[in-house]
Amino acid sequence: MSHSFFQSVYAVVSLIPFGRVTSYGAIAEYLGTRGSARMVGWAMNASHTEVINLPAHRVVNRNGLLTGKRHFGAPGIMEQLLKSEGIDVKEDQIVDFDKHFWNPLIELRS
DNA sequence: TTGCTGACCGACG
DNA sequence: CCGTCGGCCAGCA
Repeated sequence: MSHSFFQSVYAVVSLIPFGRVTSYGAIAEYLGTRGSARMVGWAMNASHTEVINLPAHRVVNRNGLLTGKRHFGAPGIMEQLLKSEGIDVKEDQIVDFDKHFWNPLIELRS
């Protein structure tokens, strides 16, 4: 059984639009737990046990670096998924990261 | 219970 | 640009 925090993380991740990306820290800050970005990463790590299919490839670190690529089975899968959405990746780094960045604090404000 | 570890982040030198 | 440190907190040995 997952903690409520985990479900909240999954909810936000599932709302990331096609072709957009966000960061672990941005999600943590949106959930009111600024500084707990590592818990977001932990939630993603546990997400493979979840039934729901999450666009986990749309979550990267604050620099647009594909730090979670190792958890997609084979290295290169995450990059491939992003490129299939029109996001260019070079050296594990998203090109024009700021142009694709999706900030839940702004996009999900009620 | 203690002490790491980690798909992170910001600050500091 | 680089390494390091403190904060964060859920698992695990």
